[in-house]
Amino acid sequence: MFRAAKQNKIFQDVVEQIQEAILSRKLKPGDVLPSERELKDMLQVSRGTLREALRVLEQKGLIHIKLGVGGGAVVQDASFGPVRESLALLIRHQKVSLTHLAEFRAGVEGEAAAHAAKRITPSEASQLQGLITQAEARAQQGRDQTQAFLKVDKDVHLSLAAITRNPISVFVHQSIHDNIDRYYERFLVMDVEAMQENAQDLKDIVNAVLDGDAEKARELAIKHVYRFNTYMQSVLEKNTDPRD
Amino acid sequence: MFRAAKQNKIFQDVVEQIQEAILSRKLKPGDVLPSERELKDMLQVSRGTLREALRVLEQKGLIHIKLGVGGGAVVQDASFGPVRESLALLIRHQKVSLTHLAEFRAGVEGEAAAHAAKRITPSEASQLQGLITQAEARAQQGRDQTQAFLKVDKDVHLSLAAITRNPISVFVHQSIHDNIDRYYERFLVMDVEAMQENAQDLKDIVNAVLDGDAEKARELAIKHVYRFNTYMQSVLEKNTDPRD
DNA sequence: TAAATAGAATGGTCAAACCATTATAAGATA
DNA sequence: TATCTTATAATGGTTTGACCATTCTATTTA
Repeated sequence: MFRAAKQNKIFQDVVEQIQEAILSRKLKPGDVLPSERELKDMLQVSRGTLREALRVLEQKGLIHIKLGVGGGAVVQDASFGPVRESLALLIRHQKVSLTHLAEFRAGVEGEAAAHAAKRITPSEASQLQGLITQAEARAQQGRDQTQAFLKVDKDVHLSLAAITRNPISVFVHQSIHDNIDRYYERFLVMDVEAMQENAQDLKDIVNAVLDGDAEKARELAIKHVYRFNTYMQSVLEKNTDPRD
Repeated sequence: MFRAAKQNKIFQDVVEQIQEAILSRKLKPGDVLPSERELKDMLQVSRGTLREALRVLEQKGLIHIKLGVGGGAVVQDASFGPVRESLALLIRHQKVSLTHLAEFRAGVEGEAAAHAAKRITPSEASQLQGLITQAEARAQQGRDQTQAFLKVDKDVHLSLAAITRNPISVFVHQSIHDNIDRYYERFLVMDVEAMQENAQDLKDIVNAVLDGDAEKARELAIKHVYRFNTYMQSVLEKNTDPRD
């Protein structure tokens, strides 16, 4: 019937007071809080308790603590850092499979490609075409260029996300590809045909985007993600190290 | 040429050591770490420094601290809490708009609907149909049932995510809908026609899923998300409180 | 047998001191 | 005068030791 009457932990109360000041814009990004020794007197807590509160706020991405004279807790602008980190922790902790990631990517990247087709600017278009040229070059150079090819592949996807101008798409793409990297980067090698097939996929997607054909871009992006995943699965099965 | 030789801050080193032990499963969910007084001796740091590290790990959602005898830092199972909280902070900072969220939802929920169409079981099918019946009932009961209707709407989307059996889809849906709730729940009222239109959308999506028609399910889900967002935007504009 | 109580382990808080880092001002040097 | 060096002081980082608050457990008591 009733909720807890109060927060018994003092440091939580301090966290809430400072967080509320930041979110209500009484403290703006760039502002520096008073020094710990002043703050502890204002809040009437010990320095240790205050510091525990500051650590929590730092972890939330709300402040950044600077050393030395004129240092102190600087209010941060909101950023995607904490979301990305906690997302990465979840993925790592749950040992999500590559296929799960691929299914999720298909939806996100398909929609991103569709929006990119509607929003792309001429300068972005030429940048994308440059990436495609690079991808084709890497694909022809053979298996040692696998890492370089994957890097370009990643850049194409991240560029498409950026073109949507949707910050959620951008950060989700970054998170996904960071985690994909962790899976592959150590040992994967692609053969030339696979790289060329993938380069062709990317070229088709980009062409649909340049044509402004949102539905075709979506469809091709989705198929590309699944094809890439299928190929990777088959490679991983061959390479499976029994020690893992 | 060189990177920083070491982490100068001791508490960060402690955070990393414990986090590594948890992520590598040397410490499993439910395990209790030694008491602070023992840990500080093992790590050769002061209790204050150790507590700052524990506060960071708690904020990351990796441990939960229990009071009293037999208490201590208990290793947590991975949870959505930190992602939700940091996403909510971003939204409150207005770095992310509802339209951004809607664009993202469209991709994720479209793909989820498509997979659900291929994977749904008979018992899940009847559960979904039950939800649709509820939605239609709420929609006819008028504006006071807006909250109840939105609840059912949310349940339909979360059910579709669950049917995919993809843990990423499930947690992303939960995160998104929690944050949408926080936006709306205080003041939103939908009129009867809008609710009925939405109920019809849901019914059409579910029917496509039951028919096993993945592409149609995807298309309908995407359109539903955008329609819902457009409606919400128009309502929010009317209701805009100048004091905000 | 069950309720009340005492004890001990553990997290929460406080206080005072000292170390490490860094911007700024004072001084030295060309 | 202009620039480099050095000293100073402000500030976060760390340590120590004490005491308070909470909670489980065993003992006592009704």
